[in-house]
Amino acid sequence: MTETSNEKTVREASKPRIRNIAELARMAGVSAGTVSRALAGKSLVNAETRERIQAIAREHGFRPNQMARRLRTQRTGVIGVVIPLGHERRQHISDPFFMTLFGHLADALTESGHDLMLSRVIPGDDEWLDRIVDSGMLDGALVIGQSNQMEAIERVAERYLPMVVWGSHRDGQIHCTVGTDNRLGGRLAAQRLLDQGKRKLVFFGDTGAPEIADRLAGAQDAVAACAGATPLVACSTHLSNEEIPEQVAGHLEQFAGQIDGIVCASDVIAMTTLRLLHERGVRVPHDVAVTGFDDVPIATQTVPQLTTVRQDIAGGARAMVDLLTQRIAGVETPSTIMAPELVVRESA
Amino acid sequence: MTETSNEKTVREASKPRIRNIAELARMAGVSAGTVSRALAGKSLVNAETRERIQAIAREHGFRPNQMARRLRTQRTGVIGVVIPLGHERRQHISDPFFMTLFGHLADALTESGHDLMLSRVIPGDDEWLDRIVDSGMLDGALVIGQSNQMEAIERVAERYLPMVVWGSHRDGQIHCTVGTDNRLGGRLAAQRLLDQGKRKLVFFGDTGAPEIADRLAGAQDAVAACAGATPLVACSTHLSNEEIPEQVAGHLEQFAGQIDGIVCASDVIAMTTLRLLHERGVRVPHDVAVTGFDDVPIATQTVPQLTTVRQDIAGGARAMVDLLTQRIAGVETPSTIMAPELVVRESA
DNA sequence: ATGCGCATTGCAAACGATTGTAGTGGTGCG
DNA sequence: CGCACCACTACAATCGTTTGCAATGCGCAT
Repeated sequence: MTETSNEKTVREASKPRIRNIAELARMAGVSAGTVSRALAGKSLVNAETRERIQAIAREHGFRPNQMARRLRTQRTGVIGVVIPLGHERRQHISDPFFMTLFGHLADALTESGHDLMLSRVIPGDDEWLDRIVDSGMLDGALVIGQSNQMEAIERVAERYLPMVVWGSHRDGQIHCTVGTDNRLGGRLAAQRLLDQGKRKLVFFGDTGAPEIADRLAGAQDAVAACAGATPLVACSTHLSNEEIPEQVAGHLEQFAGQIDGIVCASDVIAMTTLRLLHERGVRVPHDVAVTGFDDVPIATQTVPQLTTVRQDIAGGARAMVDLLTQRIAGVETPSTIMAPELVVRESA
Repeated sequence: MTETSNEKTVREASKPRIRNIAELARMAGVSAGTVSRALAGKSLVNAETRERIQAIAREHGFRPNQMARRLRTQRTGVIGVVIPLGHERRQHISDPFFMTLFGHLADALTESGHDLMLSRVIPGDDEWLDRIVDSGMLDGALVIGQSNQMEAIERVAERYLPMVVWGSHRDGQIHCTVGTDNRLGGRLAAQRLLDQGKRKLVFFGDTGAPEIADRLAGAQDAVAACAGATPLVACSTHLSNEEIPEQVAGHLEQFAGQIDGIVCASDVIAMTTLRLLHERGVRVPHDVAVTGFDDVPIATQTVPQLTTVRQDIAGGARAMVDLLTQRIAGVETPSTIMAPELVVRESA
């Protein structure tokens, strides 16, 4: 105890905290400008003085104030990652897809030397995104998911270049997106079920989000092209963890015995569907086959393992950061659409 | 097309972008100081002028530069959330527990008017945390998990008050933690298995992290206190999504037929264990019972549903933010240890 | 000896807000 | 009528860096 406080005292005495560059400059007997250059490792300053200054800084644990630096240089090195919670307040909090994408974004940004500032917003008015990009804190923004906020995003994109959005690309759209060809993905999923001889399909998902609507459309394409298949019915299923079970249960109740294939809009929905089917004694895929969407890590750990449509999340994250970097440099990049891939496992 | 560009031109002409407070001041015919006060909604400025200034700002979409504001006021409103990836490079990227905690932290911080800056760091040297807290960008730091970085955290805590860590509290420890009584939690899990008549238990988890080590110790306590129970064997199982399946598979191979209960250090490990047992035709919980830890949302969606030890993640997140707020205000808060709770479902 | 170039370093002006203090005009009261 | 007071606003210092430009000193060629 005594030892500890002695140690601390010594430490504090021998290394009084340096408050700013000017103080360090005085200690080193040079001017502030020189210190700044020395700490930045510039070659304009004598190697010997530079060493001396860096040594003092290191010894006292001094690091230049980032706020001042950023104010002066007019760049923050911070990228905002925005998660709009348009229709689902708690949707993304534990949604594996968004979190996986988020993790990869964090990786890619770290690698490119950026800091990541998270904004989870519930769009109240139509200015939520304006507030974020105009905060003067960000070099650029990455928006995860369009939710039902297409207009707000589009309006900001008209005047704010350094922004990239995960989601769907519509014709004539101004904002730059990275995303999967959801329509094709939906088609692949439904086609797999049809190929397995299933003819009475339903779709579980919330078509309020454009991505999901596309997946439904794709599934409908496939079903419509198949002679003998019952028209695809869409069952609204929200993406919140609390609501999925009851909603899916409701759908299963409603269609009990009348369906043999389910296209789920996400792996999470599919996972719950698998469990509820199991509890009802329905065999998967024999009685009812199930497909997911995303191919998140847990898709391999379900019982039975999930057949799903894979999105290249890591690749998408890298693409978003690449495009954003270009846009920060002033280049008006086009959207990127990635090809989905059917991953066949056990559930269909 | 033409229309669009016309619109844009008009827009830009009618609303030339205001660069700073001084410019707005000139437009309003007042001084910069008045504008600052008006925008801050202070009562010192005439209600009418304030209205006028705010109207101009709104019309031009002007928002004061945050960097300058923060430099001047010496507070950033930004809290750093730090995820040290000590032993597992990709551990947390999609780990449901960490992501759930992270989501709740984001909620709590947003609610208290803070921004959230994420740092995922792979501790290379012993200064990684110093760099973050000394960056001059943060009002405080929340560290998610101690990993194997106890010393680095402890050293920073000696001199940096506004930091709260999720993890274990050891006697004499300086840094403030919020966490669950992991030892008790481990005991609860093992006791449940013993109560169900299981006697040959193993533990799956990576005891390199203090939290996990505590869970193991608790489980051992329970087993040791039970006459007729085989001593608990710990099987190292890392927390990375890629490694879990093969490692668990290896353990199951090794102990095939010799065990009747598995204490898993996390729900994710448990989920994989359930699947692999299912694939081997082992009935859960009849042949082998399984417990998880955390009670993340997906624990209710496994087949069979997971019996697990619940941590109050949302409550923990709130506690972390509360404590941090106090520490920012200069109060030296003690650690908080939350009680775990056994949640009985189907797997044990 | 003078002047030139080079390597360093110092000086001071930004960056864009906040805020204590001083100054202005108008009003009320003695 | 004058003075104090009030409500409001302007002024200017300040936060801590970065960076263009000027200044210094030194060596070397003329």
